[in-house]
Amino acid sequence: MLEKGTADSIGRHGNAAGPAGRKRRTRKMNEITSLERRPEGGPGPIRRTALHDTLVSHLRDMIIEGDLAPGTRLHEGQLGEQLGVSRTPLREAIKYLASEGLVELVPSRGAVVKRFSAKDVKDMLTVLQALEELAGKLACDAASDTGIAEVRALHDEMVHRYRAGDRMQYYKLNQQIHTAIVQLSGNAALADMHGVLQTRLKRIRFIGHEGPEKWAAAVAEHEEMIAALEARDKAKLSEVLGRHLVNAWERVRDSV
Amino acid sequence: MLEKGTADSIGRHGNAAGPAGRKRRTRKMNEITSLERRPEGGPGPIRRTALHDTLVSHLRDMIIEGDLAPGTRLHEGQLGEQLGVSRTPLREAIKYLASEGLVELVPSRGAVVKRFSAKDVKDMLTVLQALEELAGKLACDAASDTGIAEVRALHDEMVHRYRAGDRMQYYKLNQQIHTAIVQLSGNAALADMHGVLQTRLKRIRFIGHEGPEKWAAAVAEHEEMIAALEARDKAKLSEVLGRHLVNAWERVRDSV
DNA sequence: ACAGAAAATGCTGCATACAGAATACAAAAG
DNA sequence: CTTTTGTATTCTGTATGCAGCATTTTCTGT
Repeated sequence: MLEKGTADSIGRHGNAAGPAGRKRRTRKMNEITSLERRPEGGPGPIRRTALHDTLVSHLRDMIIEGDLAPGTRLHEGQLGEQLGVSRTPLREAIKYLASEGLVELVPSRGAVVKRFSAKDVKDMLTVLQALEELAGKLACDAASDTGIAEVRALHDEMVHRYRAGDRMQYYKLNQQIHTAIVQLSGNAALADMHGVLQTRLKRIRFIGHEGPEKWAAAVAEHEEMIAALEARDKAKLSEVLGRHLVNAWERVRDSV
Repeated sequence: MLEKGTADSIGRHGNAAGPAGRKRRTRKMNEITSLERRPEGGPGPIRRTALHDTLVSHLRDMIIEGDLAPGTRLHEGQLGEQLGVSRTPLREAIKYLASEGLVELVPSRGAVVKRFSAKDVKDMLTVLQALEELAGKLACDAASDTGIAEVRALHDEMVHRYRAGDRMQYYKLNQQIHTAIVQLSGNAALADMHGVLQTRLKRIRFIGHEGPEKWAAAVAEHEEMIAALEARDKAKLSEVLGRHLVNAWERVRDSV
């Protein structure tokens, strides 16, 4: 990007002509203020993330973290300027998020951040419960020992954060563990559906800060979970995951 | 706009002069060949469907019905011309479908229709099974009598089509019934997830034409389903729905 | 002073223009 | 004849321009 703008301005557009000339683009071009095109973290060919992906996850984060509150209208011009991109890719990202269920498209008046009622949340948790119960059963059969060990590692780390009282890291590891267990099932469709719901719920969980007792209970449930997984005890794991989510509702119900 | 193109061509691009000049736009503008902006069928204010929605469902259909085979690259220019829309809304629709999982975005080279392996299909059916079992349980509690009656009506109609040997209508009613039962559960998130999977599987089912015996078996299962629903027998309905999908795999496994 | 109409404003929706990446093609070297 | 490298073409990615719809503001008549 860097010099592109310059190169651009040099030899182009006999057009010109623009009476008074078109105001020279003060544009920040691909400045992508806070948007990094991160250089791939995992295996595979080093390929820069496309702007689309970057925008999508950035907007997602803004919604989850409350920068864009439910009901907020996504103003294309303003938001685009703020992020340093033009309306076109921004609109594409918004459409993507709409399909994901995070925003709602209103004809002739753009997109608004979707607002979830308490019932919506409860319903999502109900489905999430069914999915995780299934994942638990499948994972006990399909998971590799190393896969299980990795989840155990995440769990230990999480407990560590819990003892340290680091809510944010705890929260993130918590999500990672659930996601990891679903991954262990080896069922891509299941992982997809789980991911969508997990994302929609992230905002809620992000807010809901349960008290010490409830928090402790959640950690205890996680202990059971890991134990059941290591024992490859289908019934037990499924049961604990289910119970965990029933309790999750208790923990967040006041937040919504 | 009409003449804008002309105005455009006049004073621009010393550039080039493109020898032979750019071929004059034969564009059909908003002709929207086969794409109707239909004037709303149901209740509520008469509001024309946005082009976005139209494009999305049109593309979906093209994929489901095989006009766009798995692995096919979605050529923006060509496809846009074919449909009579410019690339911008088309790209937005494609992004939407990508989020829905019907197409895959490949950086710098556009979108291709996603190809599902046999395992993918089996995995999807596994999840679908879990979701429908849940839906069955919920529906027995939540459904209204009229709601159940409507499903019964669909079912009777379907049996009618079955006897007439009308596969296409049978297929459509079949899908509608499953969707309707999920709706009866009153759980929007569940309906969402179910819808996504149902859509992804539509292409497969569209192809899979089982023989007479299997077809008969499927109808028999539907009979059981409706009976269980009318009796509001949670366990039974859930069980039948689950069995129905296990068998569904048998019916389509050779098609994938 | 107030209701309603008309004009003005702002924003979305769609189209088009431009630049860079990927691929296909062709010529040259081995 | 095969491989390689340079070049042309094609297509995607992004920006910009234009028109219509929504909404708000300002007039005008009672």
